[in-house]
Amino acid sequence: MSIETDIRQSAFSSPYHRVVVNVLYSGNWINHEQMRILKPFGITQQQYNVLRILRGRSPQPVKVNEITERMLDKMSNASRLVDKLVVKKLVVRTECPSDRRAVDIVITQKGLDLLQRIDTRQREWEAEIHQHLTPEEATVLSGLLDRLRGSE
Amino acid sequence: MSIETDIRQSAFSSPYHRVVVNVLYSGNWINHEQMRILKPFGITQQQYNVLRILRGRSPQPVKVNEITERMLDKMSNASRLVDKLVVKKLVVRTECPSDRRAVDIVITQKGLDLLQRIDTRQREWEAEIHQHLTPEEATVLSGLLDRLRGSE
DNA sequence: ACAAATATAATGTTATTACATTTAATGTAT
DNA sequence: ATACATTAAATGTAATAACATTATATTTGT
Repeated sequence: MSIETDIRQSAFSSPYHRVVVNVLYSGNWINHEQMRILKPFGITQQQYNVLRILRGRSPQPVKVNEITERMLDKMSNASRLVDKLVVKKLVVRTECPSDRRAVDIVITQKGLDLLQRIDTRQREWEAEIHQHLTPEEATVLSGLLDRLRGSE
Repeated sequence: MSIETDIRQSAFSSPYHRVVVNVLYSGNWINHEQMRILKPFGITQQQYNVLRILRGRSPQPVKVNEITERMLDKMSNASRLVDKLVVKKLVVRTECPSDRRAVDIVITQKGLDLLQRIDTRQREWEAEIHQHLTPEEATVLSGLLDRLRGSE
């Protein structure tokens, strides 16, 4: 369905208005798809995002404030997200030896295993997108999104 | 900043992975921009979205379930959003005469006035996007987003 | 006509978000 | 050295979102 059909809007005032609504709508769409995929694994998108950041550095630790900086949604409370992950034993939290204010977070083997299982499912979902867009189109789309936001 | 710089990710595993993250990130970006714009006017994005739907039909009423169907985020609780708008006297709620289950919502003059003031501010913000994308690029971007979601 | 199914909106509940404040540690200037 | 500013993380909070349930009205099948 085109965006017009989805939200039953017959027309937009300009291509700019249409694209702004479409980016919002498409972001929500991916959000919901991701929630649907992650739900059976018992973690939220934000928690998943944190785990991926930690895996990228594993087995090195990442500090809470660096997690915040790298989150898609910077407003998320990384401290409380880490709480949830610690309870699930997907990460461990240790005081940083060189700076006692800071806290080092490391993903556990259990966390890595979980991510690997999710990866499989994610790739299946991504494969559906392959049927809709060529790699070149995906690249063009990313580039236009960067430009929309004022990237160079 | 490109998406890589923004979230400090040096590389993505594929153009598809990159575009999925980028749509999420760009959706969040617009969300925050919209919040920033709407905050001085004392309404949230979801409330703004409801008001716009109501204006599109004004002075005809719109039923609560039709509002839900046309929201960008279908999970929002239209009933409670309308509550907030009623308190602010931006809409009125009247029982539908032909179906006593349903409720007719109409935007008030105060609501229309508020939207008009917001429109001015929105156009200023949209004008910044004009500097980043041509109308043709905006159209291509919208079309690619529709295709990403599997639209025809 | 009447019971069951469906439709519509409102409400209850729990978790999360957005934002402000607090606590504690480190850095810096005098 | 010591006061002041800054940084890092945690915590408090009010509002909102996600989802389930309820209450009431209408439609449908027999």
